[in-house]
Amino acid sequence: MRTLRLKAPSDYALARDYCSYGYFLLAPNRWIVPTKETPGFVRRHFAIDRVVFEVEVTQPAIGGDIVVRSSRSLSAKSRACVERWLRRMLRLDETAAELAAFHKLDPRWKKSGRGRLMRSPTFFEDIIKTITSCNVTWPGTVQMNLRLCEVIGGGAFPDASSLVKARAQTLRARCRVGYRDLRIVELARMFRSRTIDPEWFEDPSTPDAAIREALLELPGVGPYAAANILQLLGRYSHLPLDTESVRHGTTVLGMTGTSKEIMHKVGAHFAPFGAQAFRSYWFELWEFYEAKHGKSWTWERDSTGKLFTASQLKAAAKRAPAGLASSP
DNA sequence: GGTAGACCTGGACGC
DNA sequence: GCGTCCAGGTCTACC
Repeated sequence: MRTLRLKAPSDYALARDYCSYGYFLLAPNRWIVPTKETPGFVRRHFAIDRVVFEVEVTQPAIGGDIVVRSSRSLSAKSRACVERWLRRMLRLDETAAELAAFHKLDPRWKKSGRGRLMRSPTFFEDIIKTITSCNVTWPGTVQMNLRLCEVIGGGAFPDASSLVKARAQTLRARCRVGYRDLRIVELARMFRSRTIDPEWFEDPSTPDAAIREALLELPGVGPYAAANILQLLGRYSHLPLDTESVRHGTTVLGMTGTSKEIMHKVGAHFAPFGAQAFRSYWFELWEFYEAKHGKSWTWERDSTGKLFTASQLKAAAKRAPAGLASSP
């Protein structure tokens, strides 16, 4: 079978809900922007048993089924894999009722329906993507993911087994991951040996604090990365505070002080949103980006998607009046 | 507990 | 076109 259909929540809108987090711009993900003739759709490669194939993901009508077309015929087992990956990536299991709870706490996003945050098909890919986003500007993250897919994954995102086998030197020289090489190999080894158990991290009954503590034990994962991985796991109480938080605090929220002080203030500013703090914070940032570059579903990976450099954002901030987003 | 410096890459800038 | 500076989060050593 080459086509499968996935049930989506009644309010699901592919363009809005997929183009909701920066990872949608990272390989092997590709968003094909809508034109007058065709609606936008997702294209990416997957690999099963080292066979790489391409899928195209569309949604003919808002709230309607997600339609997946594969470049190769899929067995029942492969179909189940692809369905599980896409349900995770698109957050298809997050219901309209769950989003309503978020909108009740922060009504600013009720009208647009914003709330779902795109993520990777697997926990492993989310962790590696987060590692590639640390201590590097956005175009560097874009490059690293592109090269990891091209050099190691044959077009798809490399799985733990491929990365365990990869030489650190190859990751550094050809994938340009720099000093992250050994950390990436070590993380892959931990996944393969089940030292990292994805089910435990994905289990809703595991407490946030236990997950955060376990994440901070991982190589290359500090407070920022841990908070980011927590949100990718659907746990929104922690903010991944970074230089972007400082820019947002100063230019949009009108805060003053040292970087450390502003990070603290930003954290305190969103604390009233409690378990939804990250989503309130994130959609403010996203609103700022969209004010500068247009709606996210019009962004091209190779043009707009590379504009998020520190200097570009600083320049954009100068053009933006403080108070773009309303306060909580 | 807090802080300084190293880690590596690529963009920005000056010449 | 080349050289230099700087941004970015984590980790380690040191006070």
